[in-house]
Amino acid sequence: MHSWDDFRVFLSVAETGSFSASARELGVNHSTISRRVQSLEKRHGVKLFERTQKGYRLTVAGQSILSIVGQAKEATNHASRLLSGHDDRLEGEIKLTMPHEIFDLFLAKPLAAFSLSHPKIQLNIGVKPGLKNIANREADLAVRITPEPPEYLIGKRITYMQHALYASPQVINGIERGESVPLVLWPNIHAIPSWASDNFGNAHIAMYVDDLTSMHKAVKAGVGLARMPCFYPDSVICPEVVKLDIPLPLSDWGLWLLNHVDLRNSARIRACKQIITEHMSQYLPVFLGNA
Amino acid sequence: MHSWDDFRVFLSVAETGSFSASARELGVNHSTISRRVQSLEKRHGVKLFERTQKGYRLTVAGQSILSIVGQAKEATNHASRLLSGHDDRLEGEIKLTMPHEIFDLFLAKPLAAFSLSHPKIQLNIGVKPGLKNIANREADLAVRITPEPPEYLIGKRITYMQHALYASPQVINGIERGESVPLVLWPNIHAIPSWASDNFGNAHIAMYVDDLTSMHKAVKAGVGLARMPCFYPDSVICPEVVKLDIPLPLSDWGLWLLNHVDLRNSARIRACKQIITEHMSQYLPVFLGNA
DNA sequence: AAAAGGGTATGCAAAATTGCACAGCTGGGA
DNA sequence: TCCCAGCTGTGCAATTTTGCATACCCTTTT
Repeated sequence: MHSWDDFRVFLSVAETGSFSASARELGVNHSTISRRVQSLEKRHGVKLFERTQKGYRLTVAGQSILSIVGQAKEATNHASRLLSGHDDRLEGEIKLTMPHEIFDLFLAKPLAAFSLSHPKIQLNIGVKPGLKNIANREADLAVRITPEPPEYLIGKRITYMQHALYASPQVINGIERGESVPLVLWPNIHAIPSWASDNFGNAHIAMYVDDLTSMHKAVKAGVGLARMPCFYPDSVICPEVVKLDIPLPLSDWGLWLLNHVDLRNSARIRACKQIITEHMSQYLPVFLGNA
Repeated sequence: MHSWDDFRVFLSVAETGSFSASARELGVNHSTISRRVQSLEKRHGVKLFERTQKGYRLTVAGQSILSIVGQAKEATNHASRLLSGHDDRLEGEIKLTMPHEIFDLFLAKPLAAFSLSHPKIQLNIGVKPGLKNIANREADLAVRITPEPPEYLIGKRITYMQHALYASPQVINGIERGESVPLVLWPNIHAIPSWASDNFGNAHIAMYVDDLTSMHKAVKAGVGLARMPCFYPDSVICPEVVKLDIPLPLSDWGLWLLNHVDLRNSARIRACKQIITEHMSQYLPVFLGNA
């Protein structure tokens, strides 16, 4: 009776590249994976993986079914989402993902209260970068900072986001003395951005940072000037990070609350969405830079 | 770890209409089915089936995933066939289906010999009417009497088939005396066929039969005249069934040996195909009416 | 009206699957 | 070179799943 699940194991091994990693992904012991693959191979009289120096590699037979089994995974994921979308109990797990700044500043408290008032709901919050795949149900609900969400997700823009320029008093002094402006940027921006060249005669890139909190810390430490969404520096009281009085155009990026279409009717997810919407709406001025 | 297989159980119940029938289809006890469905329902917080007077009926949630899970079934079936197609062992099961006349007259002996010489191959022969679904692997190999096989099957036409008219001596006497010709036909033929109206002035339908052996028995019993493929009456020595000396055009129906494309490289199936081809080729004159 | 034949749910024992512990292997780094 | 970390395969014990037996329900038939 394991015929479909054996394919699931196969796919997991193929995707992760090792029995052990697959075992972690599926939440079972690695010996189970080993035996399931053996059984699948034995039943069909075919080797699926070849052992190489680094993990496993697919044989021809394995390759021939990889995409097919991927379709099966799509289908079962879809079915699973559809079923969960009909769940009208305030029970079960909710997987949330959001930038950790949003959680720390705005949602930690209300979500704690939500958790207390719904003891049968288990919140599972992921704030690590690597985007959760909502289609795979790695997350049920996502708060994201993005210009436009992917079209298979539904949800709403909680607010647009105002950006501003921030620097430490020392850096501002330097700028006023006409020194070249040291910039703190997000990675992979290789040219001087227009918000810098339009407002300053001279600027150079001092540092790249890939995290908002760390960018704030860098500015606070005096590394240089950065363009940040207002909500973070304006919420974290900190005399070393000063907002410059240079208005920037409103960004088309926004704060979105997203979930998969299939899950829209799930009671627990609607409840959680409402809490998030409710509490975030208090902070609209912060996001629009009017705090 | 039962997530994919639970969907398999769901689909089987939905298709068969009852837990018990599903249990028979999947080869497990019905209590297993009951518990699997319960677990799927509980895990997603949704009822999938509603009890009615006759078996189960799908709920809205159940309907919403039915076709999706069907896609998963397609995919896993496909994968399973592809894997079996790579099997180069002369071991395992071969599911054969063919009209019982073909088995009884021509293939019982050679297949028995094949079975003896390959003790690790288990032959599973289905001669019951209801067509086996090769896509679902209800059959690996099929001998069929058909004008043109479905395009997802590969195989070859072993031979065309000559038909002729047969009747008992008494019926022939009656015809010669100018009596109306009693016809024995396949079901759902409501008009007098041209092979009758072209050759006889007067004919009427005496009986419908849906099986070749039974049609032969009916002719033997003197019910009337029938058009049959020559191979059967010409192989079964029987003085009460006489072939009329009226030539009919060669039918475009033929005897086909078919299998699914995905299985074309399976060693055991190739071996079995060869035996069948080899032995059937001895009987070409019988099929062409020249015995 | 009762019995028979079809279905499902559940306690309990049997069987199958799983996890654990250990052994053996390989590659990378001190 | 040796050690360490991480991986896989396997015997054995523990857990989970299954089958069996039974109870029960409903419909149809006698």
